[in-house]
Amino acid sequence: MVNPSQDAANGSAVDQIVARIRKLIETDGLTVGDKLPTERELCETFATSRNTVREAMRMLKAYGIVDVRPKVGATIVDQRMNRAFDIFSFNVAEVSRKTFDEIQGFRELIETGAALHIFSAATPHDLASLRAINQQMVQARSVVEASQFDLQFHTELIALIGNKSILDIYGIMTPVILRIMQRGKTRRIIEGETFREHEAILKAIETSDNLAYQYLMRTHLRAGLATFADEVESLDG
Amino acid sequence: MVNPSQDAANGSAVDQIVARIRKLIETDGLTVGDKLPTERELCETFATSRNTVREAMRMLKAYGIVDVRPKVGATIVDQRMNRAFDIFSFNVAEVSRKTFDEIQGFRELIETGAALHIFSAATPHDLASLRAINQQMVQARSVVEASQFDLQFHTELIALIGNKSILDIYGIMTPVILRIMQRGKTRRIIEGETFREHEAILKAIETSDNLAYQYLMRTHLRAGLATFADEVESLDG
DNA sequence: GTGTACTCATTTGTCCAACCAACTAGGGGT
DNA sequence: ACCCCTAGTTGGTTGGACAAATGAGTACAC
Repeated sequence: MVNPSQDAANGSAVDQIVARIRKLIETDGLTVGDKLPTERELCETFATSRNTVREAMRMLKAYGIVDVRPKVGATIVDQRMNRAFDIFSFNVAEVSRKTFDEIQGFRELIETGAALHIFSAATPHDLASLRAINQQMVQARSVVEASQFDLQFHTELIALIGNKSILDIYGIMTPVILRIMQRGKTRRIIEGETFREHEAILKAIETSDNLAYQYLMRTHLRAGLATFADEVESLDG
Repeated sequence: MVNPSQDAANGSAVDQIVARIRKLIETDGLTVGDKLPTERELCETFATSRNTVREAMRMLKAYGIVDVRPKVGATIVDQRMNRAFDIFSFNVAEVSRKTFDEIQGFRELIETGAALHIFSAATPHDLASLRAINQQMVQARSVVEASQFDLQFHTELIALIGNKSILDIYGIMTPVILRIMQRGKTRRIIEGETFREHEAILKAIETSDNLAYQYLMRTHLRAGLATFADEVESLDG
């Protein structure tokens, strides 16, 4: 289910066409900006009906692989990031407690575990930049705005690891993380707790104090968790 | 482009149907596990053709909102997380040194950072299972087979964390990790190094020896890295 | 020669009708 | 009461049709 290759093995004609179009893109060396054959040409090439091809194109479109414009055709793009982004912001009116725990658990592993990487990578300039973001957060007028700076703080911290894969994953999770932040952090941000915690974390980085950093970061992330739990309970009661 | 609501404003009939189905789910209070009306019913409800409904269903399927089973119907699910990560598993053709570093760096953060979670979650049964996998690995005939057991060992370790998102991410990375393993670990597995390292890690888990666990796991992962580097150099030279 | 307006083939979007294969439920026979 | 079989339902696929908008080529006016 997780592995897309299973889709091909699925035997569903549409999934097979999706796979064959992907292979076509690969073998023909098509890249971003190139145009795909027309739907009718694809029908002929793959000996299938146009509806099947169209459903396959819908999949590729949903995946952000192609951008199809009416009366013009399909061009290859790479909007996968945006699409993954879309999917998360799709219908998440409710962030389940389970989702919250998973995301925060993941963040805790990454952000506390990355201590040594961050210590060795952080320059004075980086620290100044992080402090500036922290300042902007506390000066933000709305919770939404403040949450964005909060997330930016953590994202730039992660960027210091220098691992693009991890940064990508953070990018995907952005909508959910933002929602989580906006939900429970109203009072914390206003009262300056988040600001002070960020400052303490920065100080730990400056002094390369691993123990302090890990403790502060963990506490920081779990503080949000506690607030979230309160919110949920207050909604329940 | 990023905002899904634009799809609805797009005017495309399919996108409108997608939006209306989402609204239907919301107003009817449908949740995960519930069944959607049949395609033909949706045609009638929305006064549209079946192809349009089907293309809309393809979108919802691609987004991980519904799971459609032939001859049965569409049930509501929430696999958005999986789907979002799926999208990135599209082009994993080449494993560059950079990709390798990033993946292994990610694994190091997760697998060493998860020590305490693993200690508290691991039961004797889990440990026995892991030992069995390790045995199967060393008895495997081919490198491919051995790599699969090697990955299974690590995956089951990660499963002990109890964080489905992380497990999903591992699922996505599976092809790349396997490629990495198959590439550089031939001699290591045959010589039993990997087996012994796994055993040592299990012993550290049994005794809840955090320091030993983290050291052994880090060394284990970086050993693979060194082998990979050798392979690359030998290919270059 | 140049620029404009027009025509027309092309392409995607949508719809319709039909058939297939598999699953489900219910009836009929034992 | 149990089993088998049949008919209806459902998603999967096909082929064909028309509408609307685009873009390219052409004819015409100046």
